[in-house]
Amino acid sequence: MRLSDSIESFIKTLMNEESAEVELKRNELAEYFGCAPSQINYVLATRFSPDHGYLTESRRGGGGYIRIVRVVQSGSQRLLYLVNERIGDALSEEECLRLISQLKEQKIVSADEASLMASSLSARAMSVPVPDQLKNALRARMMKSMLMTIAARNRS
Amino acid sequence: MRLSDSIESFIKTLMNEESAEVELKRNELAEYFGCAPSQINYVLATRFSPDHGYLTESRRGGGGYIRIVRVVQSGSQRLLYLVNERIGDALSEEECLRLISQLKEQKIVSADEASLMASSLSARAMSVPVPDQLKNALRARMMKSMLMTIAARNRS
DNA sequence: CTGCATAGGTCAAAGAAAGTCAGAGTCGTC
DNA sequence: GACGACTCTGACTTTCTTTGACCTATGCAG
Repeated sequence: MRLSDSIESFIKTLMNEESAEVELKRNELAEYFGCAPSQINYVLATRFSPDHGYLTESRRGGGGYIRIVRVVQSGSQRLLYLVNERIGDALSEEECLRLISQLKEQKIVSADEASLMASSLSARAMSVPVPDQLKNALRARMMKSMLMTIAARNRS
Repeated sequence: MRLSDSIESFIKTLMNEESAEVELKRNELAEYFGCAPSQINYVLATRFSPDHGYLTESRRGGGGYIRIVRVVQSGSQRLLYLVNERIGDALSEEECLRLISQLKEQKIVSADEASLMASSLSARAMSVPVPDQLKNALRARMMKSMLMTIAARNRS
């Protein structure tokens, strides 16, 4: 069995005891598995990425930690996951607006949230000197990031 | 648990018993927590800064003290201040997070909105090949754009 | 006024964790 | 056996915390 696989299932076991959330110490976990601490990062990157339906957050320094949150569920959230798949590497402002208004219509986000999202992606917000191509790449990433956050919250 | 966190919550407990103000002796507090007095300054700097919604004032010498005041501002005042004065041309992710979490604490935005904002500005969302300087310029514009949207809807 | 005791302020350096990345190792496939 | 994809490691970096040595301000006694 692959080390990464062991670490992956270990973490998932920790999580499956209710609560879609774990907090762990990178160094302790590495010690437990007798591997380099950076191995943990590898597992996080390859098995607990947003595309896999997880969000991670961490802190360095004394008392640091890594927190992993499971986001994707069965049911309607699957839809978001699909949307997540559908958004490619770039998204124009128009496409963003269309997506956002769909989300609003489906009552996945409130009207206030929709306008907040739209304003963060607007041309006005993005008026910095970078090529349009890059702006659209940025929009795609921002959308994905926000959708993941919404999915994380709707989990219940 | 981190020492700094303990000291932070200790101070906040002192304050939350009514009165948005607390006066303390640096040396006594340090003694109580068994740490270096300068540790108190560290806590003040990292958890009770103006960005966190606090002002501090102090006096040295005999009978010296440190006073911490929680700043109370109306939502629209706070938003205007942020857009017009606090946020300049650039804003790091850390600064964004700090401001957002303060808006949440002051109930100017909901927890859901706060996480939405944070995710749109996150490093993950911004992982496109542009210099950090530009990313921070973008963050500043995005923040302003979102704050204006919030300000607009709050007028009702 | 001078000097000492009392308090708080500053800053650099050490300590504690986590992050990054290039390169070495493994394994399956052709 | 060569290639490519996936794993794993270690050296180096970055961030956050804690401490200690030294500095500055205030009040009071003589």
